[in-house]
Amino acid sequence: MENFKQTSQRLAIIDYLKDNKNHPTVEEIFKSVKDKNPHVSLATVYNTIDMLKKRGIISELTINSTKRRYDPNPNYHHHFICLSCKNVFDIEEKINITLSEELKNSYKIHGYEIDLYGYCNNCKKELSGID
Amino acid sequence: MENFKQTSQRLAIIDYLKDNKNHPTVEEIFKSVKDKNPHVSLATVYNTIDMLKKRGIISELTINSTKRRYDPNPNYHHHFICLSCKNVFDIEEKINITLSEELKNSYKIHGYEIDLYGYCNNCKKELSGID
DNA sequence: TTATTAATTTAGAATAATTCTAAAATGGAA
DNA sequence: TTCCATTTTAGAATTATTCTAAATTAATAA
Ligand SMILES: [Mn+2]
Ligand SMILES: [Mn+2]
Ligand SMILES: [Zn+2]
Ligand SMILES: [Zn+2]
Repeated sequence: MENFKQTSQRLAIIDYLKDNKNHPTVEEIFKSVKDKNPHVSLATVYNTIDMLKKRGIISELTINSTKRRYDPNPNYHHHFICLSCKNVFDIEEKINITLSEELKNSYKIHGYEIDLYGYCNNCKKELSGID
Repeated sequence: MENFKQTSQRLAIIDYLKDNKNHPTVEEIFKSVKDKNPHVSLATVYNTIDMLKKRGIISELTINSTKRRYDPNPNYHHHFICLSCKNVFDIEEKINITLSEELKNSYKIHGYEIDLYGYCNNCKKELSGID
């Protein structure tokens, strides 16, 4: 895979994704990008996502079962999903896990992904009634 | 939610799911159940899955982004996904994780799910060429 | 510059998983 | 048995995603 052509559509999509911490869906990417640059089609969003995925520039999350979410954060990280607002937060901090010898013998383990569930700071406040 | 009607279709689906460790897709459930009991429609598989899900008897996995997989294992557990054969294995063993104080302060964490990735025993062998 | 061309964009069609609908069937209470 | 709320069902509808093939264009070379 060589260098890619710099089209205005691609630059707009890449610009939207840059530093984006929202783990957006294709629909969200399309809406937002089209807003600034109406010369972007849904097909191009799909194509560009595909290209970025293949190059390892973004990764695909399967947290949501109806729509795929995309993650442009290049660092290895885990996620926290708020059970109330459903937002997905990056956990960049390293989380150590302890695996038994038996487990390490049964499988050749290359890596792991952790999803934490609970309530984010905002929803925590709402629940308690305190602000 | 009260007791449910015992129909032959439901019993067949529940029977197939009982102790099933394969995390089957709807398609897999439908094929297998229809085989023994042709009086089962795809719609009923969807309906029954829905009912079992609402009752907490099965849970939905989002490991695969194209098809949902279902898990009748009632114990809290994690998963190992083989990068080669794509099979999903239950890890019933407790995995401890270490979270920083800062993290515990930022979020009200209720639980976590870990997906381990690597090669299962079978695929490990194939890769090494030894059998 | 301008010409060339392979890569990209695009609208719309195709596909595939899931949900919906509304009519027919039936488990289980009375 | 009768009754009826619940369930089943086929097929239609919906939704996300992929495919197609024609039109456009970025990048390269003349
Ligand atoms: Mn992330
Ligand atoms: Mn499982
Ligand atoms: Zn929240
Ligand atoms: Zn394997």
